[in-house]
Order: sequence, then structure tokens, then C-alpha cells
Amino acid sequence: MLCILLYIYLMNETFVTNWKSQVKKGTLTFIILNILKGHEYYGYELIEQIKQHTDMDIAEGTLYPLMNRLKTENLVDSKWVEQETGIPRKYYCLTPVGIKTLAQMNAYWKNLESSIHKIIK
Amino acid sequence: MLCILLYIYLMNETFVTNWKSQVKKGTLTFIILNILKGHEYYGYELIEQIKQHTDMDIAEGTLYPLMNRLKTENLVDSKWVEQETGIPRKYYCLTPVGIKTLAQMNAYWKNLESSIHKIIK
DNA sequence: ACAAAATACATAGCATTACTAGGTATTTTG
DNA sequence: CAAAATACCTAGTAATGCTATGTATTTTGT
Repeated sequence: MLCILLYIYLMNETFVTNWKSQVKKGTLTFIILNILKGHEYYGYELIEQIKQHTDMDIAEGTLYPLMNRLKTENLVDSKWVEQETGIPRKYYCLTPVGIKTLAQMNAYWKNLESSIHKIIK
Repeated sequence: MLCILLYIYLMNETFVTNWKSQVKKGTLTFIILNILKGHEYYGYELIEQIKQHTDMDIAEGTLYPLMNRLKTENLVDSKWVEQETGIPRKYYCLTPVGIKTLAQMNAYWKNLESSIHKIIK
């Protein structure tokens, strides 16, 4: 009985979970840039947005280093905004380079999508 | 003039290239399993198939370790086939676990795809 | 009133995985 | 007969999401 449960666990979780993590690596930047298109968000809010839109749970330890990288690459810019109460928030927005790169990513994504559609069918 | 060329190079290649590499990490296993569905291929042939279907150039140093990993994870099986002439080929096929996992991946992919569509629009 | 949870930022080290660079061997092509 | 294509492989590197941890404030539950 224990073996069966272990089997089911392994079949349904382990491998697919790893794969999902890899998909995140490929699409997270893309998703974040798309969410930031036409709207500024702060870090914590971005995590919620990603969860809402894609059902992906992003750890804070994933997001903040990622946003720093995107800033270094000049794809996003950030600014601190003081709150009337509570901790100040760091808001992110797309740079012109970010907008341009996002357009290229969207084109690449559409291409990939149609390729995969042909393979799946 | 040199600065302008450098600028164009940086804008169009550097960042996007990295991103594409990340997308591969997320989708390559998925693509390979789909290609292997209902058809056996050997390694070198798989690289060509991927190139044809998705326009992705996969290095040999990427594929062979990947296929070994998929075999360790019991998603694919392999067998050596002697050729009348030339080097023997190692053919890969899906295992029952691989077929099951692929179905889950396809479902996950469709979900992700529709999520991203909503964000992009 | 006080503990717990949520909000909000951040970093260090780990695990995974595609890539670069190198190796071996055979067959075909110019 | 050299070069390219075919066909396999490995070692080490780079990139990046995750785990665990830390700090600080505000809100919520009892």
C-alpha cells in the first residue's frame, strides 16, 4: 500500500514539478515584463499579480534578485515611494529598452507557440 | 558610428539571446518528448527534428546529457541499433511514465499559454 | 494587550540545466 | 586525401529559480 502511494507521488509530482520550475525560468521574465507593460507595480504586488494571472507561486527570494537583474540589464527602472503608513515601496516600470525587448519576446513566444502546436497535434 | 553599431548589437542580441536560452531550458524536454511520441529517433536525428520543427539549434553537448537524464528519470528508454555501415545509433522511445508525464506537460502548457495570452492582450 | 499573520524589502548558498569546448570514430564529399 | 558530415560522449561553466534566513512594520485574531 505504501509502495502504491509512493508510486503515485513520484508519478504525479516529482518530475513534473522540476519541469514546471524550468518553465518558470524561461517565462518569468517574459511574464513580469508583460505585467509591467502600461502599469507600475511594487515587488510584493508583482508576486500577487503573477499568482493571479498564471497561478505561479513565485518566492520573494526569486523575485527580488530577478528585479535587480532586470534593472542592471536596463529593462526596468525603479523608484522608492514613501507610504503614509508602513514600509516604503519600490515601484518598477519598463524602460524604453524593456518595451523594445518585450516586443521581441512576444514575437519569439508566438513563434514558439505555433511550433509547439504543430508538434503536439 | 561604432557606438551606434554597438548599441544596436546590444539592443537586439544580448538580452534576448539569454532569454531564449532560458526558454529552451523550460521547453526542451517538453519538445523532445512530444517529438518522440509515436516515433523513435536517435540523438543526432533528434537535433535535426528540433531544428526543423522549432528553429532551435540544440548543441550535441546539450542533447546527450539531457537524454541520459530523461533515461535516469525513466521518461525515455534507449537501445543501440547496429547499422550495415557506420557507427551504431542509439534510438530513444517514450516509456509509459514518459507518456503519462507528457500528457501532464501538455495540460500544463495549454494552461500557461492561455494565461500568457490574457496578459499579452 | 499580545501573539500570529500578512506586508515589504533583501541576501547567501544550492540545485538544475543549457552551453562551450573538447574528445573519439566512421563515412561521404570535393 | 583533406574536409565535412554523421554519430556518440564528457567536463566544466554560466544562468537563474528556490530554500532559508534576516529585518521591520502593520493588521488580525483571541
